[in-house]
Amino acid sequence: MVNENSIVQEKMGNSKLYKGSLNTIILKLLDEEGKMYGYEITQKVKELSKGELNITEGALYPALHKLEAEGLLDVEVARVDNRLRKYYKLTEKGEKETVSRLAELEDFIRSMQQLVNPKWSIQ
Amino acid sequence: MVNENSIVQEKMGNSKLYKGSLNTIILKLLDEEGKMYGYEITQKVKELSKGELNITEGALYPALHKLEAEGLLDVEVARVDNRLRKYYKLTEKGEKETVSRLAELEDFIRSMQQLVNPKWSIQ
DNA sequence: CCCTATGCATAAGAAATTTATGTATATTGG
DNA sequence: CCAATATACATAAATTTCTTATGCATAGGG
Repeated sequence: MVNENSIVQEKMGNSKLYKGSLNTIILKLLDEEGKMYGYEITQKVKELSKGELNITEGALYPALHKLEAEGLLDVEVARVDNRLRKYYKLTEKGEKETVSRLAELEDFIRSMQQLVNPKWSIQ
Repeated sequence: MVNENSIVQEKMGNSKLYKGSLNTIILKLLDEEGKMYGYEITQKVKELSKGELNITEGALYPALHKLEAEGLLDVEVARVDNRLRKYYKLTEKGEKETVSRLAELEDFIRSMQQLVNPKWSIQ
């Protein structure tokens, strides 16, 4: 069907998630929260980033499945209000991986700081 | 053929360039240096990042061509020691774009900082 | 009832990069 | 002199990661 509004797009405050950062975000959130389900992660990211980062489901669910397949996450299915939830939590391997991913992110940011030489710096 | 060394891989200090950051790096370096040629960029990035970031030629050259096609870069061919060099520099449009790309990078890093809540913070 | 929110999932396509080549000249060590 | 390495460009195929577009299902509000 045709768009009936003249307001074609309201694609607000968009992500610009640098590719590769999603896994690190997932791992770190699970590290903090203990366990979370997919939808909860999307909401938490939106909230913490003040709407700046928007994780799409098409990116999130495959990422979760992959992390699980790699043995970094465990799943536990629950039914709440007759709706399905899949709670994910870090395995031991996942906890170790989280540490190294965060270190990698920090290295990346430090490197970018060297290259891009901005007004800000990491303390 | 079979690998004759027991030293299978020496894939050192690897890139882990978060996808999407390459263009910003190129633009910022050109902004600082005035003009650079491709090979020079790879060496400069390696040097500034202390070997952390390794720009591959397969990524760099297409990126340069695309930035040129978008009108962000100008090229100037030179011959030095009988070898070809293509010097790139920012157009006016490229200079403006550089500013917004850097702002975007800063936003990203701030968002990651909110999410990943590390020991370090941006000042 | 219909729309939004909650909650999962997958498929097709796009974008950015890696890996693998290819060409050519210059320099250095043995 | 020759082989390996460095300099300097380029492109194609494959891969990774993400967006966009769907699809299914339940709950709640107006």
